[in-house]
Amino acid sequence: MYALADCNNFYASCERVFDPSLEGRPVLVLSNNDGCVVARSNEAKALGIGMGQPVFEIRDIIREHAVAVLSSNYTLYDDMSRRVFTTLQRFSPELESYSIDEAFLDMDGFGGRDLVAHCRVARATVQQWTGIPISIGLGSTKTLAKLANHLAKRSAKSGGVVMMPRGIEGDAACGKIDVGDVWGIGRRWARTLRAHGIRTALQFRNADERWIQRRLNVVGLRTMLELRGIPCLHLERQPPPKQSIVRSRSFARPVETWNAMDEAIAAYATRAGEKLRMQGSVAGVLTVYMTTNWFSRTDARYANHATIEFPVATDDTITLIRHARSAAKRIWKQGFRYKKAGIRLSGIHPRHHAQLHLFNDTTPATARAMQVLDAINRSMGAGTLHPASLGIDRQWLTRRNHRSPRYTTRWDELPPAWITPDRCRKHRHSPGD
DNA sequence: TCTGGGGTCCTAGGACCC
DNA sequence: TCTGGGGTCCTAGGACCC
Repeated sequence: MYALADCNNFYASCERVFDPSLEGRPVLVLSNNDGCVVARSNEAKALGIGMGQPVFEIRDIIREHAVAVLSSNYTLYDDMSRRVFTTLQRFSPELESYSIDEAFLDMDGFGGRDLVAHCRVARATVQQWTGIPISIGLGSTKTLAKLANHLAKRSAKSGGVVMMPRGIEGDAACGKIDVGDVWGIGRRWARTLRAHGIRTALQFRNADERWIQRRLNVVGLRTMLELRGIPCLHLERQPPPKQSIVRSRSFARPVETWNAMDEAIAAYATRAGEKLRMQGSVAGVLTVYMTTNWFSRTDARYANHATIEFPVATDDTITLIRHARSAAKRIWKQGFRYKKAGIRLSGIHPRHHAQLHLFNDTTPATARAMQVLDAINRSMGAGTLHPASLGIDRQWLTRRNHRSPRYTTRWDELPPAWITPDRCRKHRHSPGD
Protein backbone atom coordinates (compact mmCIF):
# COMPACT_ATOMS: atom_id res chain seq x y z
CA MET A 1 0.00 0.00 0.00
CA TYR A 2 1.22 3.48 -0.89
CA ALA A 3 0.25 6.87 0.45
CA LEU A 4 0.69 10.08 -1.47
CA ALA A 5 0.88 13.15 0.73
CA ASP A 6 0.46 16.40 -1.17
CA CYS A 7 0.65 19.91 0.28
CA ASN A 8 -2.37 22.02 -0.59
CA ASN A 9 -1.51 25.13 -2.62
CA PHE A 10 2.00 24.71 -1.23
CA TYR A 11 3.73 28.02 -1.96
CA ALA A 12 0.67 30.04 -1.02
CA SER A 13 0.32 28.01 2.18
CA CYS A 14 3.98 28.63 3.08
CA GLU A 15 3.45 32.36 2.78
CA ARG A 16 0.37 32.17 4.98
CA VAL A 17 2.18 30.39 7.78
CA PHE A 18 4.28 33.48 8.40
CA ASP A 19 1.79 36.17 7.43
CA PRO A 20 -1.62 35.35 8.90
CA SER A 21 -3.10 38.46 7.28
CA LEU A 22 -3.10 36.39 4.07
CA GLU A 23 -5.60 33.99 5.61
CA GLY A 24 -8.96 34.05 3.85
CA ARG A 25 -7.61 36.30 1.07
CA PRO A 26 -6.82 35.27 -2.47
CA VAL A 27 -3.04 34.71 -2.65
CA LEU A 28 -0.81 34.34 -5.72
CA VAL A 29 2.82 33.31 -5.91
CA LEU A 30 4.65 34.29 -9.09
CA SER A 31 7.33 32.68 -11.23
CA ASN A 32 10.81 34.11 -11.55
CA ASN A 33 10.76 37.65 -12.85
CA ASP A 34 7.26 37.99 -11.40
CA GLY A 35 5.93 36.88 -14.77
CA CYS A 36 3.42 34.06 -14.35
CA VAL A 37 1.23 32.59 -11.65
CA VAL A 38 2.76 29.41 -10.22
CA ALA A 39 0.63 28.95 -7.10
CA ARG A 40 -2.86 30.02 -6.06
CA SER A 41 -4.82 29.84 -2.85
CA ASN A 42 -8.35 28.41 -3.13
CA GLU A 43 -9.77 31.94 -3.11
CA ALA A 44 -7.55 32.85 -6.07
CA LYS A 45 -8.61 29.71 -7.96
CA ALA A 46 -12.24 30.67 -7.34
CA LEU A 47 -11.57 33.99 -9.09
CA GLY A 48 -10.77 32.05 -12.23
CA ILE A 49 -7.05 32.77 -12.17
CA GLY A 50 -5.30 30.01 -14.10
CA MET A 51 -2.09 28.16 -13.37
CA GLY A 52 0.72 29.65 -15.44
CA GLN A 53 -1.30 32.70 -16.37
CA PRO A 54 0.75 35.84 -17.13
CA VAL A 55 0.28 38.47 -14.43
CA PHE A 56 -0.33 41.34 -16.85
CA GLU A 57 -3.49 39.60 -18.03
CA ILE A 58 -5.07 39.67 -14.58
CA ARG A 59 -4.09 43.13 -13.33
CA ASP A 60 -7.75 44.13 -13.04
CA ILE A 61 -8.76 41.07 -11.05
CA ILE A 62 -5.82 41.62 -8.71
CA ARG A 63 -6.85 45.21 -8.04
CA GLU A 64 -10.58 44.56 -7.71
CA HIS A 65 -10.28 41.67 -5.31
CA ALA A 66 -7.27 42.87 -3.35
CA VAL A 67 -5.34 39.76 -4.32
CA ALA A 68 -2.10 39.32 -2.38
CA VAL A 69 0.77 38.90 -4.86
CA LEU A 70 4.13 37.44 -3.86
CA SER A 71 7.34 36.65 -5.68
CA SER A 72 8.52 33.09 -5.24
CA ASN A 73 10.77 32.48 -2.24
CA TYR A 74 12.32 29.06 -2.81
CA THR A 75 14.63 29.31 0.16
CA LEU A 76 11.52 29.40 2.34
CA TYR A 77 9.63 26.72 0.41
CA ASP A 78 12.58 24.31 0.43
CA ASP A 79 12.89 24.62 4.16
CA MET A 80 9.15 24.19 4.74
CA SER A 81 9.19 21.16 2.47
CA ARG A 82 11.94 19.63 4.57
CA ARG A 83 9.89 20.21 7.72
CA VAL A 84 6.78 18.61 6.25
CA PHE A 85 8.67 15.53 5.05
CA THR A 86 10.53 15.13 8.32
CA THR A 87 7.21 15.18 10.13
CA LEU A 88 5.71 12.67 7.70
CA GLN A 89 8.58 10.28 8.30
CA ARG A 90 7.30 9.72 11.81
CA PHE A 91 4.32 8.01 10.22
CA SER A 92 6.30 5.89 7.76
CA PRO A 93 10.07 6.01 7.53
CA GLU A 94 9.97 4.72 3.94
CA LEU A 95 9.48 8.02 2.17
CA GLU A 96 10.19 9.19 -1.36
CA SER A 97 10.21 12.96 -1.80
CA TYR A 98 8.66 13.09 -5.21
CA SER A 99 8.62 16.86 -5.57
CA ILE A 100 8.91 19.91 -3.36
CA ASP A 101 5.33 19.45 -2.15
CA GLU A 102 4.61 15.72 -2.57
CA ALA A 103 5.89 12.54 -0.99
CA PHE A 104 5.08 8.88 -1.47
CA LEU A 105 5.12 6.72 1.64
CA ASP A 106 5.31 2.96 1.84
CA MET A 107 2.43 1.90 4.07
CA ASP A 108 3.20 -1.81 4.14
CA GLY A 109 3.99 -3.47 7.42
CA PHE A 110 1.32 -1.77 9.47
CA GLY A 111 -0.43 -5.07 10.10
CA GLY A 112 -4.13 -4.65 10.74
CA ARG A 113 -3.80 -0.96 11.56
CA ASP A 114 -6.48 1.36 10.20
CA LEU A 115 -4.40 3.23 7.60
CA VAL A 116 -6.96 5.94 7.03
CA ALA A 117 -7.02 6.76 10.73
CA HIS A 118 -3.21 6.65 10.81
CA CYS A 119 -3.02 9.10 7.90
CA ARG A 120 -5.55 11.41 9.54
CA VAL A 121 -3.22 11.70 12.51
CA ALA A 122 -0.30 12.33 10.12
CA ARG A 123 -2.24 15.07 8.41
CA ALA A 124 -3.24 16.75 11.67
CA THR A 125 0.33 16.54 12.96
CA VAL A 126 1.80 18.14 9.83
CA GLN A 127 -0.80 20.89 10.10
CA GLN A 128 0.00 21.52 13.73
CA TRP A 129 3.78 21.30 13.56
CA THR A 130 4.40 23.10 10.27
CA GLY A 131 1.20 25.03 9.56
CA ILE A 132 0.92 23.43 6.12
CA PRO A 133 -2.38 21.77 5.13
CA ILE A 134 -1.95 18.48 3.26
CA SER A 135 -4.12 15.84 1.60
CA ILE A 136 -3.35 12.13 1.60
CA GLY A 137 -4.40 9.44 -0.87
CA LEU A 138 -4.00 5.71 -0.24
CA GLY A 139 -3.84 3.04 -2.94
CA SER A 140 -2.22 -0.26 -3.80
CA THR A 141 -0.09 1.39 -6.50
CA LYS A 142 1.44 4.84 -6.78
CA THR A 143 -0.98 5.77 -9.55
CA LEU A 144 -3.97 4.71 -7.44
CA ALA A 145 -2.61 6.64 -4.45
CA LYS A 146 -2.38 9.68 -6.71
CA LEU A 147 -5.95 9.15 -7.82
CA ALA A 148 -7.12 8.81 -4.22
CA ASN A 149 -5.31 12.04 -3.42
CA HIS A 150 -7.21 13.70 -6.24
CA LEU A 151 -10.44 12.54 -4.60
CA ALA A 152 -9.29 13.70 -1.15
CA LYS A 153 -8.73 17.22 -2.47
CA ARG A 154 -12.25 17.40 -3.86
CA SER A 155 -14.27 15.73 -1.15
CA ALA A 156 -15.10 17.92 1.82
CA LYS A 157 -16.27 15.05 3.98
CA SER A 158 -13.13 12.98 3.44
CA GLY A 159 -11.25 14.95 6.06
CA GLY A 160 -8.33 15.20 3.65
CA VAL A 161 -7.64 11.44 3.55
CA VAL A 162 -9.06 8.98 1.02
CA MET A 163 -8.33 5.30 0.48
CA MET A 164 -8.96 4.22 -3.09
CA PRO A 165 -12.01 1.93 -2.92
CA ARG A 166 -11.94 -1.46 -4.65
CA GLY A 167 -14.58 -3.35 -6.61
CA ILE A 168 -17.81 -1.70 -7.66
CA GLU A 169 -17.20 1.33 -5.50
CA GLY A 170 -13.80 1.76 -7.09
CA ASP A 171 -15.33 1.51 -10.55
CA ALA A 172 -17.86 4.17 -9.64
CA ALA A 173 -15.13 6.49 -8.41
CA CYS A 174 -12.95 5.94 -11.51
CA GLY A 175 -15.98 6.47 -13.74
CA LYS A 176 -16.26 10.03 -12.46
CA ILE A 177 -12.62 10.95 -12.95
CA ASP A 178 -11.57 12.57 -16.21
CA VAL A 179 -8.89 10.55 -17.99
CA GLY A 180 -6.75 13.69 -18.16
CA ASP A 181 -6.66 13.78 -14.34
CA VAL A 182 -4.84 10.45 -14.20
CA TRP A 183 -1.18 10.82 -13.20
CA GLY A 184 0.87 10.19 -16.34
CA ILE A 185 -1.81 11.25 -18.82
CA GLY A 186 -1.01 14.71 -20.11
CA ARG A 187 -2.79 16.98 -22.54
CA ARG A 188 -1.78 15.23 -25.73
CA TRP A 189 -2.51 11.70 -24.62
CA ALA A 190 -5.82 12.77 -23.07
CA ARG A 191 -6.81 14.22 -26.43
CA THR A 192 -5.82 11.04 -28.26
CA LEU A 193 -7.76 8.90 -25.78
CA ARG A 194 -10.89 11.07 -25.90
CA ALA A 195 -10.83 10.98 -29.67
CA HIS A 196 -11.25 7.20 -29.31
CA GLY A 197 -14.06 7.39 -26.78
CA ILE A 198 -11.91 6.96 -23.68
CA ARG A 199 -13.00 9.78 -21.42
CA THR A 200 -12.77 8.48 -17.86
CA ALA A 201 -10.19 6.77 -15.71
CA LEU A 202 -12.48 3.72 -15.71
CA GLN A 203 -12.65 3.51 -19.51
CA PHE A 204 -8.88 3.91 -19.70
CA ARG A 205 -8.32 1.18 -17.13
CA ASN A 206 -10.52 -1.21 -19.12
CA ALA A 207 -9.07 -0.38 -22.54
CA ASP A 208 -7.15 -2.87 -24.69
CA GLU A 209 -3.55 -3.27 -23.56
CA ARG A 210 -2.03 -3.65 -27.01
CA TRP A 211 -3.93 -0.67 -28.35
CA ILE A 212 -2.74 1.50 -25.46
CA GLN A 213 0.88 0.47 -25.93
CA ARG A 214 0.67 1.16 -29.64
CA ARG A 215 -1.06 4.56 -29.40
CA LEU A 216 0.79 5.78 -26.31
CA ASN A 217 3.90 3.76 -25.36
CA VAL A 218 5.10 1.53 -22.54
CA VAL A 219 4.82 4.45 -20.15
CA GLY A 220 1.13 4.73 -20.98
CA LEU A 221 0.75 0.99 -20.64
CA ARG A 222 2.34 1.04 -17.20
CA THR A 223 -0.05 3.76 -16.09
CA MET A 224 -2.95 1.63 -17.21
CA LEU A 225 -1.65 -1.47 -15.40
CA GLU A 226 -1.12 0.58 -12.26
CA LEU A 227 -4.77 1.61 -12.39
CA ARG A 228 -5.62 -2.08 -12.42
CA GLY A 229 -3.64 -2.49 -9.23
CA ILE A 230 -0.56 -4.03 -10.88
CA PRO A 231 2.45 -2.13 -9.51
CA CYS A 232 4.93 -1.00 -12.16
CA LEU A 233 6.46 1.90 -10.23
CA HIS A 234 8.27 1.48 -6.97
CA LEU A 235 9.32 3.68 -4.09
CA GLU A 236 12.61 5.48 -4.67
CA ARG A 237 13.98 6.29 -1.27
CA GLN A 238 17.24 7.68 -2.59
CA PRO A 239 16.89 10.04 -5.51
CA PRO A 240 19.31 8.91 -8.23
CA PRO A 241 21.98 11.47 -9.14
CA LYS A 242 20.90 13.94 -11.82
CA GLN A 243 21.83 13.08 -15.38
CA SER A 244 21.60 16.67 -16.46
CA ILE A 245 21.72 19.95 -14.61
CA VAL A 246 20.18 23.08 -16.09
CA ARG A 247 20.53 26.67 -14.92
CA SER A 248 18.68 29.30 -16.86
CA ARG A 249 16.80 32.51 -16.28
CA SER A 250 14.77 35.04 -18.15
CA PHE A 251 16.24 38.51 -17.80
CA ALA A 252 14.45 41.31 -16.03
CA ARG A 253 15.48 43.59 -18.89
CA PRO A 254 16.72 42.67 -22.34
CA VAL A 255 20.44 41.96 -22.42
CA GLU A 256 22.18 43.70 -25.28
CA THR A 257 25.86 43.68 -24.37
CA TRP A 258 28.37 40.87 -24.32
CA ASN A 259 29.47 41.94 -20.85
CA ALA A 260 26.05 41.40 -19.34
CA MET A 261 25.59 38.08 -21.16
CA ASP A 262 29.04 36.96 -20.09
CA GLU A 263 28.20 37.70 -16.45
CA ALA A 264 24.93 35.85 -16.69
CA ILE A 265 26.56 32.78 -18.24
CA ALA A 266 29.27 32.81 -15.57
CA ALA A 267 26.58 32.97 -12.88
CA TYR A 268 24.72 29.99 -14.33
CA ALA A 269 27.94 28.00 -14.61
CA THR A 270 28.69 28.81 -10.98
CA ARG A 271 25.28 27.64 -9.78
CA ALA A 272 25.43 24.51 -11.92
CA GLY A 273 28.87 23.73 -10.49
CA GLU A 274 27.50 23.96 -6.96
CA LYS A 275 24.69 21.58 -7.85
CA LEU A 276 27.15 19.20 -9.45
CA ARG A 277 29.47 19.10 -6.43
CA MET A 278 26.52 18.72 -4.08
CA GLN A 279 25.72 15.36 -5.64
CA GLY A 280 29.36 14.34 -5.91
CA SER A 281 29.45 14.28 -9.70
CA VAL A 282 31.54 15.59 -12.55
CA ALA A 283 30.23 16.67 -15.96
CA GLY A 284 31.80 16.05 -19.34
CA VAL A 285 29.55 18.11 -21.57
CA LEU A 286 28.30 21.68 -21.36
CA THR A 287 25.69 23.36 -23.53
CA VAL A 288 25.06 27.11 -23.60
CA TYR A 289 21.98 28.64 -25.13
CA MET A 290 20.55 32.10 -25.56
CA THR A 291 17.38 33.43 -27.10
CA THR A 292 15.57 36.69 -27.81
CA ASN A 293 12.01 37.33 -26.62
CA TRP A 294 9.77 34.87 -28.43
CA PHE A 295 6.63 36.82 -27.60
CA SER A 296 7.85 40.11 -28.99
CA ARG A 297 6.35 41.18 -32.29
CA THR A 298 8.91 43.90 -32.89
CA ASP A 299 12.27 42.44 -31.81
CA ALA A 300 14.31 40.51 -34.34
CA ARG A 301 14.46 36.84 -33.35
CA TYR A 302 17.55 34.79 -32.70
CA ALA A 303 18.11 31.60 -30.76
CA ASN A 304 21.14 29.36 -30.73
CA HIS A 305 23.06 26.89 -28.66
CA ALA A 306 26.60 25.54 -28.55
CA THR A 307 27.95 22.41 -26.94
CA ILE A 308 31.44 21.75 -25.65
CA GLU A 309 32.83 18.38 -24.70
CA PHE A 310 35.54 18.63 -22.05
CA PRO A 311 38.78 16.70 -22.41
CA VAL A 312 38.35 15.72 -18.77
CA ALA A 313 35.08 15.71 -16.85
CA THR A 314 35.10 18.32 -14.11
CA ASP A 315 33.22 19.85 -11.19
CA ASP A 316 35.45 22.89 -10.97
CA THR A 317 33.59 26.17 -11.23
CA ILE A 318 36.45 28.08 -12.79
CA THR A 319 36.84 25.45 -15.51
CA LEU A 320 33.08 25.38 -16.11
CA ILE A 321 33.02 29.16 -16.48
CA ARG A 322 35.90 29.08 -18.93
CA HIS A 323 34.18 26.49 -21.14
CA ALA A 324 30.76 28.14 -20.83
CA ARG A 325 32.24 31.43 -21.86
CA SER A 326 33.97 30.11 -24.94
CA ALA A 327 30.78 28.29 -25.98
CA ALA A 328 28.75 31.46 -25.45
CA LYS A 329 31.20 33.46 -27.50
CA ARG A 330 30.65 31.13 -30.43
CA ILE A 331 26.92 31.88 -30.63
CA TRP A 332 26.82 35.47 -29.39
CA LYS A 333 25.59 37.92 -31.99
CA GLN A 334 25.69 41.61 -31.28
CA GLY A 335 22.57 43.59 -32.12
CA PHE A 336 19.85 41.42 -30.58
CA ARG A 337 17.83 41.98 -27.43
CA TYR A 338 18.29 38.75 -25.46
CA LYS A 339 15.54 37.65 -23.12
CA LYS A 340 16.89 34.42 -21.76
CA ALA A 341 20.03 32.33 -21.54
CA GLY A 342 21.09 29.20 -19.77
CA ILE A 343 23.50 26.34 -19.52
CA ARG A 344 23.06 22.59 -19.27
CA LEU A 345 25.57 20.12 -17.90
CA SER A 346 25.39 16.55 -19.12
CA GLY A 347 27.67 13.55 -19.49
CA ILE A 348 27.46 13.37 -15.72
CA HIS A 349 29.00 10.62 -13.63
CA PRO A 350 30.30 10.07 -10.10
CA ARG A 351 33.47 11.98 -9.35
CA HIS A 352 35.37 8.84 -8.45
CA HIS A 353 34.57 7.13 -11.72
CA ALA A 354 35.82 10.05 -13.74
CA GLN A 355 37.70 9.05 -16.86
CA LEU A 356 41.17 10.53 -16.96
CA HIS A 357 42.63 11.92 -20.12
CA LEU A 358 45.53 10.01 -21.68
CA PHE A 359 47.58 13.17 -21.86
CA ASN A 360 45.99 14.91 -18.94
CA ASP A 361 48.38 17.37 -17.38
CA THR A 362 45.93 19.21 -15.19
CA THR A 363 45.57 18.31 -11.55
CA PRO A 364 42.56 19.14 -9.42
CA ALA A 365 44.52 21.88 -7.74
CA THR A 366 41.36 23.89 -7.17
CA ALA A 367 39.36 21.06 -5.62
CA ARG A 368 40.19 22.24 -2.13
CA ALA A 369 39.31 25.79 -3.11
CA MET A 370 35.89 24.60 -4.29
CA GLN A 371 35.33 22.84 -0.98
CA VAL A 372 36.10 26.03 0.91
CA LEU A 373 33.95 28.08 -1.44
CA ASP A 374 30.98 25.76 -0.89
CA ALA A 375 31.51 25.68 2.84
CA ILE A 376 31.55 29.46 3.10
CA ASN A 377 28.45 29.85 0.96
CA ARG A 378 26.66 27.17 2.94
CA SER A 379 27.31 28.77 6.27
CA MET A 380 27.16 32.44 5.32
CA GLY A 381 24.54 32.41 2.59
CA ALA A 382 24.50 31.64 -1.12
CA GLY A 383 26.65 33.96 -3.18
CA THR A 384 28.72 35.26 -0.27
CA LEU A 385 31.84 34.31 -2.16
CA HIS A 386 31.79 34.09 -5.95
CA PRO A 387 34.05 34.40 -8.97
CA ALA A 388 34.56 38.00 -10.04
CA SER A 389 33.40 37.15 -13.55
CA LEU A 390 29.82 37.17 -12.29
CA GLY A 391 30.13 40.92 -12.13
CA ILE A 392 29.09 43.41 -9.52
CA ASP A 393 26.46 45.40 -11.35
CA ARG A 394 24.16 42.52 -12.35
CA GLN A 395 21.79 44.49 -14.57
CA TRP A 396 20.41 41.24 -15.94
CA LEU A 397 19.32 40.13 -12.49
CA THR A 398 15.90 38.62 -12.05
CA ARG A 399 13.03 40.82 -10.98
CA ARG A 400 11.55 39.78 -7.64
CA ASN A 401 9.62 42.72 -6.32
CA HIS A 402 7.33 41.02 -3.83
CA ARG A 403 9.50 38.47 -2.11
CA SER A 404 8.73 37.67 1.52
CA PRO A 405 11.60 37.30 4.04
CA ARG A 406 13.38 33.96 4.41
CA TYR A 407 11.57 33.53 7.68
CA THR A 408 13.03 30.20 8.66
CA THR A 409 16.63 30.55 7.52
CA ARG A 410 17.60 34.25 7.56
CA TRP A 411 17.03 36.07 10.81
CA ASP A 412 18.58 39.23 9.36
CA GLU A 413 15.84 39.51 6.76
CA LEU A 414 12.94 39.59 9.16
CA PRO A 415 10.91 42.78 9.49
CA PRO A 416 11.33 44.57 12.84
CA ALA A 417 7.76 43.71 13.81
CA TRP A 418 8.82 40.08 13.94
CA ILE A 419 11.44 40.66 16.53
CA THR A 420 9.16 41.64 19.37
CA PRO A 421 10.52 41.82 22.91
CA ASP A 422 8.24 38.94 23.79
CA ARG A 423 9.72 36.72 21.14
CA CYS A 424 13.27 37.58 22.11
CA ARG A 425 12.66 36.92 25.76
CA LYS A 426 11.15 33.58 24.97
CA HIS A 427 14.06 32.44 22.90
CA ARG A 428 16.99 34.04 24.61
CA HIS A 429 17.90 31.20 26.88
CA SER A 430 16.77 28.21 24.90
CA PRO A 431 19.85 26.28 23.84
CA GLY A 432 19.95 25.04 20.29
CA ASP A 433 17.40 27.54 19.14
C1' DT B 1 5.95 47.27 -20.60
C1' DC B 2 4.55 42.59 -19.12
C1' DT B 3 4.69 35.55 -20.65
C1' DG B 4 9.05 30.17 -15.30
C1' DG B 5 12.37 26.71 -14.36
C1' DG B 6 14.00 22.02 -13.93
C1' DG B 7 13.73 17.45 -14.75
C1' DT B 8 12.78 12.14 -16.79
C1' DC B 9 11.82 8.56 -20.16
C1' DC B 10 10.70 6.60 -24.78
C1' DT B 11 10.84 6.12 -29.81
C1' DA B 12 12.19 6.58 -34.50
C1' DG B 13 15.62 7.04 -37.59
C1' DG B 14 20.29 7.36 -39.12
C1' DA B 15 25.03 5.89 -38.93
C1' DC B 16 27.75 2.44 -38.13
C1' DC B 17 29.48 -2.58 -37.23
C1' DC B 18 30.04 -7.71 -38.78
C1' DT C 1 13.06 -8.51 -62.54
C1' DC C 2 16.04 -10.08 -58.91
C1' DT C 3 20.30 -7.45 -53.61
C1' DG C 4 20.43 -10.59 -46.03
C1' DG C 5 20.25 -10.62 -41.33
C1' DG C 6 21.36 -9.06 -36.96
C1' DG C 7 23.08 -5.89 -34.09
C1' DT C 8 24.71 -1.17 -31.25
C1' DC C 9 24.97 3.65 -30.42
C1' DC C 10 23.56 8.32 -30.78
C1' DT C 11 20.42 12.18 -31.39
C1' DA C 12 16.30 14.85 -31.95
C1' DG C 13 11.86 15.27 -30.88
C1' DG C 14 7.96 14.42 -28.24
C1' DA C 15 5.60 12.94 -24.40
C1' DC C 16 5.18 13.32 -19.37
C1' DC C 17 5.88 15.29 -14.29
C1' DC C 18 6.15 19.16 -10.56
